[in-house]
Amino acid sequence: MSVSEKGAPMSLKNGPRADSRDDSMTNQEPKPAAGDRRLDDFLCFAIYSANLAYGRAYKPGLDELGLTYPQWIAIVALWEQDDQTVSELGDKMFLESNTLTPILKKLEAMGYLRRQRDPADERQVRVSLTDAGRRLREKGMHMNLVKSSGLKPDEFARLQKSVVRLRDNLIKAMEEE
Amino acid sequence: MSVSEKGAPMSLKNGPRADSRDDSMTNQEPKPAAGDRRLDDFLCFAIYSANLAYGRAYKPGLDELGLTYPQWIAIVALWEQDDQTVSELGDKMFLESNTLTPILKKLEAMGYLRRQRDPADERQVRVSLTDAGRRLREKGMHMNLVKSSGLKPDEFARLQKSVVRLRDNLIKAMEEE
DNA sequence: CTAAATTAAATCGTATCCGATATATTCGCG
DNA sequence: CGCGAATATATCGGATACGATTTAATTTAG
Repeated sequence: MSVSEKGAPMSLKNGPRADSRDDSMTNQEPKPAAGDRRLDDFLCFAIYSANLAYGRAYKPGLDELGLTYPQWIAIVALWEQDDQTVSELGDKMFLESNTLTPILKKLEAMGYLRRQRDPADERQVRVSLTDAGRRLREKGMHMNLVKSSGLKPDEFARLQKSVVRLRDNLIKAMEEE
Repeated sequence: MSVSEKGAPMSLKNGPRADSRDDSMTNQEPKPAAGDRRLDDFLCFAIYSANLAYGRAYKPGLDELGLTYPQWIAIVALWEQDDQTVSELGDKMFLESNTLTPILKKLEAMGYLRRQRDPADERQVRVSLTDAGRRLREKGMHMNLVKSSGLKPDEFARLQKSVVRLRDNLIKAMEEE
């Protein structure tokens, strides 16, 4: 079985004219010599395209909530811990203020959170959910936002951990220049 | 060991004030009842943040090539098979013409590819690499674009396949409404 | 104690993504 | 043949990401 599953849909609409040539080499890093690998053999592309797919799978549910994906993540992160600074929230969401500030301003305009300078350190802005924000989180909690991943619980859990490990390793490698 | 690895860096700069509360429930789907899960327990968020991390890890190498990530993917996809239509390329990249067209126009302006209407069907635009585009692909091939994932080949390969399966399942589930 | 360095947000410009729509070409059916 | 439906790109507006810069507040050095 090649990397791209037998009859799996590979695209938005039509399967990609499956020209599966057999290759046992499925990973990129363990063998850095050859560069002529297929797109699906790049882990980075698998992640990239899975992210696109997740975004599309979530869209209908998020539309019901009237939120975008990053907006929803921000609500969830604030539900976990309220009254965070922009930086703290950014640490959890892997975003910085240049991206986060506009998102938070929009959520504030929607009435789901409050932004206020910390009196103890006026450089910081503390963000906290409003009652409406908490109600929204509750609503999303009881909705089934996700389509089925189709993976068995076992594989699902392993995948979850591996992706987190991958992410953290990439970031650690970057921090070490 | 909790989902978020022991000392793993969880953010761009500082670890997120690790408040790891112990939870054995690491996956989202197998138990759709409870909605009060932590951000790291969402597979969608793991993918989302891993994608951000990959983008940052690739940035330095791609800067050397003078390309963005989607631009690079397009070059790789055309290297695999030249003279594709915009739709075919979109099938492989999981993008549609609204996103792809501007990217292709830019690459054309850079001199890395040609875009021309198919004489047999003027609706279609066929895209093919120029010599400069092929040279660029060769250059990227010999560069080490990726930092280390830090995963063992075994886990790396499994992860690769699982992510592809996840992506294809999500898309298939959407196609079935 | 104050000027320089540091830090936290915000702003700005560029490049994706994506839904909705527009335009052009081809197909299908009477 | 002819015209409405379907198809392939392209365009446009809104919402992220992100590097670079700016502004304001705090900390640190001398």
